[in-house]
Amino acid sequence: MTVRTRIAPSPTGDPHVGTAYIALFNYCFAKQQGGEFILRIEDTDQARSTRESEAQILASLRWLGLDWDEGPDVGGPHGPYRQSERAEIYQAHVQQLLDAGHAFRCFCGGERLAELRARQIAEKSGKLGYDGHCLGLSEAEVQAKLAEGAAHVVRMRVPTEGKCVIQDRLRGEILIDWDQVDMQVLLKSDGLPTYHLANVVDDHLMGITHVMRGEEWISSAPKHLLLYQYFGWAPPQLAHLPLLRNPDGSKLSKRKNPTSILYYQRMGFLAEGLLNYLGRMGWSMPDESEKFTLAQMIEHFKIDDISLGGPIFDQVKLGWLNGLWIREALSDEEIAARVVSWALNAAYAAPIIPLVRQRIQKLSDLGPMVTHFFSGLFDPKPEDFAHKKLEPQQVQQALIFVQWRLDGLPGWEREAIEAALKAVAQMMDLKLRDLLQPIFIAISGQAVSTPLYDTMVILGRDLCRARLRQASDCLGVVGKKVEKRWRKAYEDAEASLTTTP
RNA sequence: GGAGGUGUAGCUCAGCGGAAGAGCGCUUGAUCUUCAAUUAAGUGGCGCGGGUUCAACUCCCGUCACCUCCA
Repeated sequence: MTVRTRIAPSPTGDPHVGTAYIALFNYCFAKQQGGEFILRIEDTDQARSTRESEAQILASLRWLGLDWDEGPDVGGPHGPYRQSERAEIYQAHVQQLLDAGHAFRCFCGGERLAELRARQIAEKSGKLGYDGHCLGLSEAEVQAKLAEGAAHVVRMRVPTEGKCVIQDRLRGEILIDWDQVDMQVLLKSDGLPTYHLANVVDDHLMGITHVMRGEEWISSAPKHLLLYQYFGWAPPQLAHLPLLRNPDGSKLSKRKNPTSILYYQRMGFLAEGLLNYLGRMGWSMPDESEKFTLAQMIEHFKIDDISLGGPIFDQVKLGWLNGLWIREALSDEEIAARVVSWALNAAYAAPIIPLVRQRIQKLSDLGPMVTHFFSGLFDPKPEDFAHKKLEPQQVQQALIFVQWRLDGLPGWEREAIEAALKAVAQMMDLKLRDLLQPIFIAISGQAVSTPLYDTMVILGRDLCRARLRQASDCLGVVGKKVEKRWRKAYEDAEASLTTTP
């Protein structure tokens, strides 16, 4: 049997290094076994999925050199490869489960479910989740409700006792009590599937033989296994990889560590270096060598050698490794070519020019004016943020409020950034120019620079976030109590914003 | 609250029943106009408490910490 693995990202934001990490291991395993690697887009969350995000994810994975044999852009015999285009397939499968009595229609409204949850929490029974209320409906009752056109979802039946045995390739047997497993919604009221249903159906129909995914999915594995059983399908082999971590050990998150592949591109990391580093997360070469190519990793990779401790995504070591690639793997000509494709090209420079043309007399004036477009992080000092009107604490608060507000933006467009900053000025009752002054310095590294909003768009979200964080960090540690107070003030101010437009 | 997972140097990873290893980081020396790079050396560890064993980082039990999911 041909090994087939997949990566199944949700197109709901910037391409994530965690996606690339999981993709890399799936890719290596498949290629080493002479198998195939498939890319599938999990866009069942219609509200948050965008085509831009999907395009960025595809481009980022390609940039890293992780190419797929089948996918939404290249097609393949098991398409379509976008879940939003497979709705009928899921509906047909759900019908199959309904007919067999493995699933049931549930008419419970949000109100009843909220009440149920409140009661369960109050009872502290340790058992949360759907209580099986609609399981008791007779066929006639169901038909009557359907005839009225009552909104409903389809849930899966779950055994009430016993244990589910999960065979994990890396962890051996994992036992989970069935009473820990919720009667998962399979089909939402809008007729679209949930992740769990779509994932199982697609993995089967696409012939996926090995599912390597993040360990956050361990607890939902029983549902998946049960679905395979209901459908009468052989489940794929499961392997749950450890999650990438922040330096503090928590799950990698953009608040604490840049997570976007676009950030690492903008910082000027080499695809080879980043990919190599991701390959060192939870795994190492038999001879412990640090630097290796994708081809070398495929050659030596052994799935069972993956270690299960959560690897910390360490910027310092990534930097060292990337430096090794620049120094040892590339000729001067090649480095020059990389620099050009990185940023010294018309595509990157074009949007910068309108920002500087009024401010230069000769081309050489450009250098100091645009350094922030060709730099990574600065080393800001508290005195850089000395403010005519504001106390250092206020400046720090402003920097943090801006980070919070920007993190709430769904996209990263000029108008949205501008509106966010204006909103913060209003929230803090500051003049826009007083608010913007420290933001300027944080983003551009200097007081005199290119227009802020356009600059932020060009630099990208994660780099801006990282620079703002550096700035607020350099002004001192914010205590837990102060942060809590600020958070409260922020939320109150934000709430009053929306009521007084 | 419940369930699951993980715990080897500051970090990433080896070792997995018989005298603790590598790379990064950090410190110091060499090289060098400076820095970087390079090079040499140093630094430092088996979460804890029981048990099994002649012998345990390695096996078993408990405990603690951290992480994830239910949310």
